[in-house]
Amino acid sequence: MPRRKLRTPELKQRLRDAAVEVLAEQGPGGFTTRRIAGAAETSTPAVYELFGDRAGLVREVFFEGFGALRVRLAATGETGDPTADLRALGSAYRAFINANPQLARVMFSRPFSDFDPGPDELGAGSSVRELIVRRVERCIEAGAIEGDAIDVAHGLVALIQGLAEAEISRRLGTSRASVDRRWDLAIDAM
Amino acid sequence: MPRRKLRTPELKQRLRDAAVEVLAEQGPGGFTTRRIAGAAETSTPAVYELFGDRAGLVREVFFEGFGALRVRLAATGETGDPTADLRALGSAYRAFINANPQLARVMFSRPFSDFDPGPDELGAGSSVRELIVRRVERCIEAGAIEGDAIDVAHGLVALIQGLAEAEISRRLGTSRASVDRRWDLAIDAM
DNA sequence: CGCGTTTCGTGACAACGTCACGATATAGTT
DNA sequence: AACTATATCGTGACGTTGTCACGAAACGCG
Repeated sequence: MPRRKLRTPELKQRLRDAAVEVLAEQGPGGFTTRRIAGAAETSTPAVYELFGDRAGLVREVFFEGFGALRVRLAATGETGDPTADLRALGSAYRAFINANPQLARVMFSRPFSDFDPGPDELGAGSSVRELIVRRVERCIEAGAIEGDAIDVAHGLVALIQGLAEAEISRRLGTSRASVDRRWDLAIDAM
Repeated sequence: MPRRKLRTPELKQRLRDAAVEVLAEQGPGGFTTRRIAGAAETSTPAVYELFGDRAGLVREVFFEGFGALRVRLAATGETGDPTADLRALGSAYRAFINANPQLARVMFSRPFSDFDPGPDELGAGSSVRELIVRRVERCIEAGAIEGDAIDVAHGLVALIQGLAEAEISRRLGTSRASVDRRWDLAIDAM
């Protein structure tokens, strides 16, 4: 007897997509429930039924981002040269952050004061790091690196993260050449 | 003939201090013009006369933060051991970020969608980096490090930045011991 | 005591997150 | 075919934010 339900998982996905799109185009400032609901051709209460509150929507974008990053990193296959593979991972990481700067901000900074990733959300990041740990392990086995793989991966991720953040903020240099050089130098040093 | 002016540089400083305090205590979410004006015992229009808009106030906090950081770093004097001095700089940097996490977020992330540090604001960061560059140069002269001092400093700052960001987000590990170990390992590797 | 000028803060406006509640659509019943 | 019952929808409201126009207030001088 009721009317047909419109707030389905499909609408939820449409809202997710709209949220990612609005974020990429307008930045965190344009990330409003009204605008996103409008972009998905629905009303704001639908957002609240499907995601709880705005932070819930940000949370989904957060996970969406880590999913995409994991896919990109996994796409850099493994060759016979573990060191080159590890370096390729770093390049892919850098490329992802530069291609999706706003998304990266949601993942690694906290542009929204209401969404604060807690212990549950950290799992999203560690799934990505596991991928890196595996590549580091291969380098250790090949004798190219020494130390604990997890510790090394942490350091490497932190370095990449810091470099990427600096690059986005145009803090790493003005010319493309010097930015590239600093990336290479830092990664090599590590 | 007019009434006495209250919106003086003194009030401006009081607002700056109030802003820093409110930020530290309530985070970016509590950083509202009303609250800050109230904490400085004035009205919101005073904020707009003295700072233009909220972003202007954030901007001041941003500079305040870099000033404080520079003071802390300079406080670690130079001894006869350039390498130890450089390491001390890293420790001080880390300590500052941990002691003022919200302030650090304003300086290095972008928790406020309205304030986006442009070319002018980058000078604040480079004054801090110059201090680091000098220490790196001393290490190079002592033969402990090789390469271009500015490039090395950039890499070092990026690494420290990434580690600090990860530590604040509790991404670097759960126990104090492993966080410390990862800091030391990463810095040593560099 | 009043006047002119400068300065102040109250109150308004638009936009935001959020949700109560009346409007709407549908299947079954008569 | 009309009606009812009910699950579902979106309009409109509330409190809060950044921002600023404009009337109220304070002061030195006549």
